[in-house]
Amino acid sequence: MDSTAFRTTSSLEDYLEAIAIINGQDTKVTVTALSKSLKVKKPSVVAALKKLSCDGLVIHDRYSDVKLTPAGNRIAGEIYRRHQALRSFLVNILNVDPKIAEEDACRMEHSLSSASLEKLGKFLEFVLNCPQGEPEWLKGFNYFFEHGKRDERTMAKCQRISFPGN
Amino acid sequence: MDSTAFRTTSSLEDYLEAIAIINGQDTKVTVTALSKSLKVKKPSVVAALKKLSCDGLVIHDRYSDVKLTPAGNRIAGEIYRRHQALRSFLVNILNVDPKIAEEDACRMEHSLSSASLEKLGKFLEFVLNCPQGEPEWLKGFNYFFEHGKRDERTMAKCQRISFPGN
DNA sequence: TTTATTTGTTAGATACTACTAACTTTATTT
DNA sequence: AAATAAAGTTAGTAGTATCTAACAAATAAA
Repeated sequence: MDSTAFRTTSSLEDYLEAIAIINGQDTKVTVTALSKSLKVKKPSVVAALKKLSCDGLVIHDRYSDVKLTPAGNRIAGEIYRRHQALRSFLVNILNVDPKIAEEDACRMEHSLSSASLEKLGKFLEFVLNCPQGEPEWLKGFNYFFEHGKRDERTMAKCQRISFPGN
Repeated sequence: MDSTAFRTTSSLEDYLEAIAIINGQDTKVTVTALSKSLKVKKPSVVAALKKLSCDGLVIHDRYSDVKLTPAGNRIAGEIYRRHQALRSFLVNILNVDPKIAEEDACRMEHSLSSASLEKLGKFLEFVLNCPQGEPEWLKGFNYFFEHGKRDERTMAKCQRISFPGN
């Protein structure tokens, strides 16, 4: 059992992530900055910070700026990694429009389990850091999506390696 | 603009999906069945059905069983397709434990855009319906995940086809 | 330093979702 | 048909998350 398990909600996770991102830009994390970043009104930010503060995930004294605790930072990092992995998959593998991919990632980042994230991360590493560059099959997929049928040339090559080697 | 756009929530989408699934099993869609299926109490079901009924997504007369309207059925189908695509990706591509994949799909199904779903569906079709069976690279990924490094044999073959053909 | 502006906060309202407890209707037994 | 059980409903409560309006504190300008 994880001794530092906080049951955060999607909403609170969004706040933690936003705090980490703003902080990463060497900008002071203020209520106003969070309000703009998350497109919510300032009283909503204050209410969220109160909860996060009670849960020991942020430090926030009245009228001063916000800091993540180590626990809060850990959660924020996890959410951010989910976000990046999902966005990367959508953009770099599926070739989804970056704007849509970003929006989808923002919503899905709250739903991906650690187990799946780990696999997805490895998958992206395997495909995108391929020593031979963009794998042939990924080009084949883009052809397939564009033309609605498989590329004969790629298929022939695929076949060539699929059988003799086994 | 979509003339039949209902802003449903995750929760209401879950109800629509469950109705479609129960209906697909040729079982009467009752409050009790939905209550069991979604693991919520019956008053919650009644409240949800009232909203869906007001939005014209289900037909539900007091004390009788539930039916999807065409509009409701369309939304339910969309959610179900998202669910299946996500689950299939997690299980068949990433090799995530089926139980975890199912849970993740249940949550993520509310967050995937139509654009991404279309791409994901095509991707799965491309990979899983490959005429040559499970693609070599997918085996390569599983090796990579298990051993933490790429399979030399697969890489050599990959290299062989990546360059001469281009 | 007084004034004005920005920033942060509180209080109160609304919407969503689920719950329990109590009640009504329908279906099943006896 | 009366009694019992099951299914469905209503009313009222609670937690989450958001909003507006009004107010307080801190900062910047005059």
